[in-house]
Amino acid sequence: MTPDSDLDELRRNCGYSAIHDFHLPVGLSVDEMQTLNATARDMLPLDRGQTLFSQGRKFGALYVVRAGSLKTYVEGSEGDVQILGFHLPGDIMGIGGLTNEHYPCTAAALERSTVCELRYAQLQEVSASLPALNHQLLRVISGALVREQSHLVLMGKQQAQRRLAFFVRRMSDRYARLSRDPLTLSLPMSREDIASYLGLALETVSRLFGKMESAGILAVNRKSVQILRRDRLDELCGGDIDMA
Amino acid sequence: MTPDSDLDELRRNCGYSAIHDFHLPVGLSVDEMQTLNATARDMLPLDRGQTLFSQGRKFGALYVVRAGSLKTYVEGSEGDVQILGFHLPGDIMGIGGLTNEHYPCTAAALERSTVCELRYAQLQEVSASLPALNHQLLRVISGALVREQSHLVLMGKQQAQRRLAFFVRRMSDRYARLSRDPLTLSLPMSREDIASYLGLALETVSRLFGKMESAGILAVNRKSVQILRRDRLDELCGGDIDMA
DNA sequence: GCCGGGGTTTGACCACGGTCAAAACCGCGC
DNA sequence: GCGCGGTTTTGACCGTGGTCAAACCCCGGC
Repeated sequence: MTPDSDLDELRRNCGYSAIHDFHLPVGLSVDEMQTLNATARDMLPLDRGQTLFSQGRKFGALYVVRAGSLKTYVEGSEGDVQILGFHLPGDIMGIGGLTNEHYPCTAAALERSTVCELRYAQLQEVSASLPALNHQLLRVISGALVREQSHLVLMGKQQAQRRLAFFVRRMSDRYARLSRDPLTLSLPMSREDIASYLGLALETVSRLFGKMESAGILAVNRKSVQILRRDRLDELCGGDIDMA
Repeated sequence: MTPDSDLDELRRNCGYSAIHDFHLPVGLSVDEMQTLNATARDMLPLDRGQTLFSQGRKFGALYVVRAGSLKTYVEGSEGDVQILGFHLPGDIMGIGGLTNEHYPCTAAALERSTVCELRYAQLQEVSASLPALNHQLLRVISGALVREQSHLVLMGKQQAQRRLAFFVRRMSDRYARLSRDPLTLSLPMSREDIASYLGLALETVSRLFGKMESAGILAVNRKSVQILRRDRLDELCGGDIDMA
């Protein structure tokens, strides 16, 4: 087996994906990668609406999105829902469960999706012998924290319109990093999900999409959103609060 | 030197404080503690208003509050400020800087305070030989993330009054964990800070304090807040969203 | 094709909380 | 003590965005 075929093998592999999909950009040798792969497990695809883990359940593993997309949310005692985030390929999920051994939120698929599972017990063993991995894990979690804070700024005192503009822009940026066309978004979540995520009413989201469409900034058709004037979108976002 | 005197020495020491003040509750031997202490450095007290680190500056260390209190915030390009959090003794600060080598926010003292510094480079060395420490670090950061998300739920679609009630209750709980009287709060931050933290106008915060006072729930006098009816405070918070 | 239902859009109305302004309060220095 | 400046409180008004409700649209099933 040549080193090249080793690499090919890794590329098809979930552990490699977890590391490589730009969220754990760490210099590990092929050997180390193979060790890590032992901890990763591909999972069956999830259908739309299926949950990956749910609020309160015992923590056991982290998950990396491989294809499709998911949402995470918490449910209040009166059935009220707050969307915490949307997760695209390469995103890591379940980090919140580390603290107290229980997942603090639920993760559900927005469309048919596949994820891979990194059992934490195994991850811990492996990382004991891979100091670089440990550092990268810290960096990833810290990054999630910073993104959360940045979202908090948005929810603080920003106008509804600006919130939506930021949302679209951030999705566009994430598309870019996935080498997808950053001007042609397909948003698999409902208006209600978007509204909850942004702290707005779903009608407001709908109205604002309409407004941005008549302004010639977007072309909106249900789940599909085209960005026609990126410059004017940036204007709407205004002086950036964005640090993530 | 007896083991006891070792422990006493540690107790006076900053590294010990960092670990022990209930945020890194890890089973480390006395030896290991001493190793860790080498990385911790006490710092000069900060005066009210002084900054510990500021947004955009190069990341170098984590900090643990020893006495007093601080706030963290981000500043937008137009001078608008968003408070991210308030930090009491035992709290760890600067985690956000791990991701991209720069602090994403500013930390400033709300009153005369002391902190200790954990230089990250040294912390990394030490943790390479202390796997338990590594795990605890992850747990601490994960905890910060969960708290951030919980705050996000509050900012999502909760009534102004409920936000303030939650704020007071959470402060009370933190007091309890510090073995302070949880019914007698002294809030060193300004109304404006509280308002920004909760996504409200400072007038609204003032009005709501007044309202809760006439309702007989609180006794408010500038920075000092007495909780008279904890039960009714909990009522205001309603079905708990709180998971942190 | 037709019907049914969930998601989405649009409209009319209204309330919560924001904004602007002034007064009151408090601490602090002289 | 007195007066000043910053913070907090209180008041009056108003606007953004939430709520309620109806129409609409698109997709799937029969």
